[in-house]
Amino acid sequence: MKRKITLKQIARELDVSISTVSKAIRNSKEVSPDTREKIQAFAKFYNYRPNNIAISLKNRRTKNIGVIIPEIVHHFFSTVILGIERVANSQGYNVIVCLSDESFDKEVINMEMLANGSIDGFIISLSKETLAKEDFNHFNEVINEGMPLVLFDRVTDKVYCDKAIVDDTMAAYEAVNLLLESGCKQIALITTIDYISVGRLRTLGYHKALKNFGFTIDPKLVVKIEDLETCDKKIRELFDSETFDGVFAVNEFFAVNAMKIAQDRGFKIPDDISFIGFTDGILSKCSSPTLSTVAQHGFEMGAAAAKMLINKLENNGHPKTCCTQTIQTSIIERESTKRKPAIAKPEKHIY
Amino acid sequence: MKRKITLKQIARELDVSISTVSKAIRNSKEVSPDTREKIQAFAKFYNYRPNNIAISLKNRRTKNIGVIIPEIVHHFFSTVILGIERVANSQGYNVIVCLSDESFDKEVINMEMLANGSIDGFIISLSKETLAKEDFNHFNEVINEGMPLVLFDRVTDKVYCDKAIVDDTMAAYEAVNLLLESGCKQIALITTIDYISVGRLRTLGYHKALKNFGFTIDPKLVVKIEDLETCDKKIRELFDSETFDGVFAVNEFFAVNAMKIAQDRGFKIPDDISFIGFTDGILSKCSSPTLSTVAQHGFEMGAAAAKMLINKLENNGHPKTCCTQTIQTSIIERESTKRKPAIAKPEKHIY
DNA sequence: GAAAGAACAAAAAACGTTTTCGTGTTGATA
DNA sequence: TATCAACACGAAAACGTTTTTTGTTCTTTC
Repeated sequence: MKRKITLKQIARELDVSISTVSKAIRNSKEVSPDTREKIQAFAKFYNYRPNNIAISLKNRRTKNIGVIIPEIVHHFFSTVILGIERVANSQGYNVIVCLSDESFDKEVINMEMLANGSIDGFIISLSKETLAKEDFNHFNEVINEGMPLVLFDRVTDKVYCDKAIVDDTMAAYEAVNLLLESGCKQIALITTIDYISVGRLRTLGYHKALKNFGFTIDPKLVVKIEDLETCDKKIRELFDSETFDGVFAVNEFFAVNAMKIAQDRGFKIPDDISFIGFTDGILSKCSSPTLSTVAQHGFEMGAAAAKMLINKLENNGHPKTCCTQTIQTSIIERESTKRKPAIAKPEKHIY
Repeated sequence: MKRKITLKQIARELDVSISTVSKAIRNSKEVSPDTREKIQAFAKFYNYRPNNIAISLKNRRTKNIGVIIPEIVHHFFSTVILGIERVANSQGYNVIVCLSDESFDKEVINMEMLANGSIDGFIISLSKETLAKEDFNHFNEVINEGMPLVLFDRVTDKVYCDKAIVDDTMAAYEAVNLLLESGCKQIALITTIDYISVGRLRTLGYHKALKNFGFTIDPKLVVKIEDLETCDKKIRELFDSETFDGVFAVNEFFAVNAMKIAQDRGFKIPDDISFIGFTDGILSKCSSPTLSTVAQHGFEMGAAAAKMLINKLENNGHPKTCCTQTIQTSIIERESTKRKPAIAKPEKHIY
C-alpha cells in the first residue's frame, strides 16, 4: 500500500526543484535532456499521475459534468445518459449523475451540492414537482453565477438556456395520424396529468391530428393517469364504458398495459383495435404483439445536450446566446398497428 | 453574471484576514461576536459557499464515489445505481458513473481517469471482456495504492476486496426447483456463454436442481446464446428439435422471447410449458403471460456495496479485512409457472 | 507596576499543480 | 575583456480552503 507519488516527492528524491520536475514531465525544453530523462524515468517507475483535484483547483475547471434526472430506472433516461456519457468521455469529461426522484427539494439540494465547484456545467431534466410548482429560481441562480446549463426533454420557457427536446406535439400528431390513416375512427388517448410538459404537448398533438382529420375530440375517450397504481383500473374503466378502435398512449407502459387488457377482453390487435405508444423501449420490442411507437432517440438527445454544454464550456460560440435543438423523432411500425392503406389522406397537414 | 465569492474577497472587502473570515464563518469562538456577525452577514448576503475542490485538495478526499458498470440501459444495473445513489447521497457522497460497454480497455481507461484523485473509492461490476480475459491487474493496482474497491454481481476470486453478490447457484437451483415441484419433467436451459461468471453459476444451479430431483442433464436441452441477434434463432432451433415442459432462462429477455416463440407455436403457458427467468425487471411484469422470475434485488445490492465502501472510507472496521455480502434473492411467482402442488418434494435439499 | 493570562487577529503552512519570472553559468562575439 | 544570448534551473505566486503558530492588545492579579 504505497501512497500516490507527487511532484514534491520526486523533487526531493532527485534533489531538484518542483518546477523542474513539472517541466520535465511535460517535456519542456527548459530542462536539459539529462535531467529530463532522469526525472521521466523516475516518474514512470513510480507511476506518477498528476492529481486531478490539484489541476482542477489550478485551472478552475473540473472536467466534470453534472447530470440531474428524475429517475434512472427508466429506459429513456438511461438512454440519454448513455448519449451524454459517450460525448463527455470522448472530450475528457466525467459525468456525475444525481437523481431528483421527481422531487423539487432533491433537485435543489443536488444542484447546490454540485454547484460549489464540483462540476463545470449542468445537464438536467426537470422533476415533476418542479414542473408543477413552476419555481425555477435555482436554475436562474446557477446561470447567473456563470455556470452553463442545458435542459433536455422536460424543459420550461421560464429558463433561458440551451435545450435538447423532441417536438412532442408533432410526434404525437404523426402517431395519431398513423392510426387515422390506417382507418381508425375513434381513438382513445391514455396520458398523464397536465403539468408534465411533455404529456400536455402530446395531448395537444392528439387534438391537432383529430381536428385535422375532421374529427371532434371526445373527452370520454381521454384517460389521465396519475400514478402507476391506478393505471390498470383507469384503463379498465375506459374499456368498460367506451368503444374505440385505436389507442394512443403517451408512454409504452400505458400502451402495453392497455393492449393486455384489450386482449383479455377478446379484442384482436390490430384488427379490432390499433395501438401506438410513445418511447421506444424494451417493452415495445418484447410485448405481444410488438408495439408501434414513437422513438424519441434518447441517445441523440443526450449526445446533443452534452455537445451543447461542452461547446459552451470550451468557449466556442457566444456565451450569451442559447439554442434549442429539436431531435428528430421517428415512428416505428410494428405489429400493433395496421399498415396504412394510403388512402383517405387529407391534402394538407397543419404541420 | 457574478463569479462565486471566496474567502479572500470577503477578507479584502471587510479588511480582515482570510483566516478570520474562515473562522467566523465556521462559528469559531476565536473571533469576536462583532466581527463574526459582520462577516457572517456579508457572507450570507453574497451567498458564500466553500469551494468543494479546494476542500477536497485540503482534506485529500473528494466525497465522490466512482461507479463503473458494463452498461446503463439495463434494468438491473440502473437499479443498482439507484441503490448506490441513495446510500451515497445520504452520507454526502456524489456518484460518478462510467460505462465500460463490456470492454476491458474502457474499464481500464475509466479507472485510470478516476483513480488520480477524482474519487475516494470504486464500485465496479466486471465487463464481459475482463471476465473472458481474466486480467485483473488494474484492480489490484488501485487496491495497492490504498483506494478501496467494492465489486458487485460480476465478481472474481482473483481480486481480494469487498463484494456484494447474490448466490446465483442457489437462486437458479430454487428457480428450477419450482419448475420441478410443479411437475415439469424436462426442463430446458437458456443461458449465456460460459465466461460470464453469473451465467456459469446459474447453469450450475440448474444442474444441481435436476440432479437433486433424480433427473439427468440432457445437453440438447441447453442453449447458449452469444449475442442478442442470434437469440431468436437459437431458441427456435430448440423448439424445432426438442420437446420439454419447462424453461429456465438466465435473464428475463431470453425468457420472454422464448415465451413468445412458444405461444406462436400454440403452446399454452404454463399448462404446456412453464417458464421462469432471472432478473425481475419491467419485462417480467408486462409480458403476457407475466413471467415468474428470480428477483436479484439490485437496489439492495447497490446499497450494500455503497455501505461497504463508505465504511472503508470512513475508517470504520479493519481496512485490511474484506467481506462478501450475499443479497437474498426471492422467487416471484407470476402467470408463467404453475402453482406447485406441494407433492413429490424430495426430502432433503443439497442446500 | 510588573508578570501572567485572556482575547482577538494575522501570518504562515499545507494540500498538488502550473507558470511566470529571475538568476547564475556558460560560451561566443565584438 | 566586457557584453550578450542561450541554457538550465529555482523561487514564488496562484488556485481556495483549513489549521497551527505567532503576535498583539487589554485585563487581571499579586
